[in-house]
Amino acid sequence: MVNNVLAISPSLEDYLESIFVIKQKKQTVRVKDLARYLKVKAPSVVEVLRKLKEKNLIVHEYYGYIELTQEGINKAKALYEKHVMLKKFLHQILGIDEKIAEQDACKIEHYLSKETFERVIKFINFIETCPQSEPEWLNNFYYFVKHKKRPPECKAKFLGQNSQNKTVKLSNLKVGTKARILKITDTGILKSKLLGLGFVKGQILKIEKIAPLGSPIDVLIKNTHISLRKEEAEKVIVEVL
Amino acid sequence: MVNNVLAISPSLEDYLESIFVIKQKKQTVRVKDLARYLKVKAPSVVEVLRKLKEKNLIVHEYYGYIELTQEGINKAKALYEKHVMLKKFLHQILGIDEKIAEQDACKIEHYLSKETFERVIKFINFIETCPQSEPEWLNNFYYFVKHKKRPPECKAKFLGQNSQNKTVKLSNLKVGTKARILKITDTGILKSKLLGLGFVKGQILKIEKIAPLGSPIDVLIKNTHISLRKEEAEKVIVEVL
DNA sequence: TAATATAATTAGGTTAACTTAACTAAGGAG
DNA sequence: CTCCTTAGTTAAGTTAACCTAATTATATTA
Repeated sequence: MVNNVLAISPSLEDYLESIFVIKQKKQTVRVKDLARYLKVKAPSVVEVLRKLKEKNLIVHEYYGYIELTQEGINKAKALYEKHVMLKKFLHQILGIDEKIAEQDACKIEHYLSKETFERVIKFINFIETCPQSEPEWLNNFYYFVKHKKRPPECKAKFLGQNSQNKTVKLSNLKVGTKARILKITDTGILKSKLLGLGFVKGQILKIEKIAPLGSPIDVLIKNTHISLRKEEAEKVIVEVL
Repeated sequence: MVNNVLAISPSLEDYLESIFVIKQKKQTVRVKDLARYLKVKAPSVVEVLRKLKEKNLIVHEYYGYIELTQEGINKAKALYEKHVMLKKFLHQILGIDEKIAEQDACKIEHYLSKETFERVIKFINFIETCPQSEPEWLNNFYYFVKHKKRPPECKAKFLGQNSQNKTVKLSNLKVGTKARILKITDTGILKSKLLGLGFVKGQILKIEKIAPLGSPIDVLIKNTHISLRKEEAEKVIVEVL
């Protein structure tokens, strides 16, 4: 991947975003505003402004106001959006104190990949479109954070529902099936190899692919594809879900 | 807060962590190993080693192996743990591609506050101690990511369960009560003010405190405390949960 | 054991992001 | 209109984190 010519450093990103934010609050932006906002001295601001001007992100006349170009607005908006969303995720979902969420968002916005950022947005979206508005599990999480244990009603479910499903060897499942690991019928190296791969009791898995001759079997565990030989899959007893 | 004397820069953190990781793989660590691992040139490594030596984090004799001091081990372990956990969160929970999760974790580990990091750990822990192993909502999230909509069974619940609860004014709730917003019985400025504060239909809230005279009322919405006057709270119709 | 290859170091340079100190421009107040 | 304050700029310096080129130490092998 050719590195984006338009990419700017974290520091320049901060300046650009700050110009955008200040402008929303008080219409005009000056060197001193930026200096105060970013807690730096005026000459640092001036130097950065020269760089941003070179990159056609701002317009700034001698001793005058600072204005964003269209390109600058686009970039700044994107950065600000990133900032807002990350803060939202940290504060409103993970429940981090607002000030700290603000600080953290301010830092990591410069380093998160597009993929992760988009996934975070999806996560926020997933929660906000929840029919119950605030999903039960999230409240359970807050309870968990506060009391260091799950709420009592959160434990009960499991026991009742696990004996009505079929118990089979992992090797007998069809593609697409989800199952929960019950047991590994092997001691020794094979068992510890499987444990190392994440095949622990209670773990949910899904059969992704099975090669023509029934081996290897591609198993999805915790978002990771693992390839098992048939001999190995036979040692894993699962409950079909 | 006096800035921690023991704090080191992100770059130094990277070097320290890398020494730890390389040492686990091949017992001995040399300048060239670090240079290759971090994709920098040898003189850069040498310079950093001098700094780490000054801070008593490593021992390094002329042309010899690099060893961590006890202090260095502690620090490096903490950093590595942070790295591993963040990657786990991104990859195994948010479902980000492993390589990208690795890169992102590598960057943001230097910038996340202690609070947020600990909360992320709690989140992982919350999911891993779930009795169903892989909670249903998380699978719903993966479905949501893949198909851009919630799974069909995820919509049904809500409609059935919402009419059996009491419908009252927010101002009539007791401290500690949770409720879902049904309606705001006001148009005009007050309504838009409330909407701006997050009082939207479907939103869950909790009464945190009520002042002696019944006003103001401290309401918790999305982890944020909002103070409402009684007149305002009377305009909000909620369903008690 | 001397020759040679490889690894580590030193010396000196670059760039980004800051600083202080000194200077200049612009906008009132008297 | 001049003086003065405040804001902005320029010049020159610092530090961290990299680099290249040259030098020195260690290891390998003929």
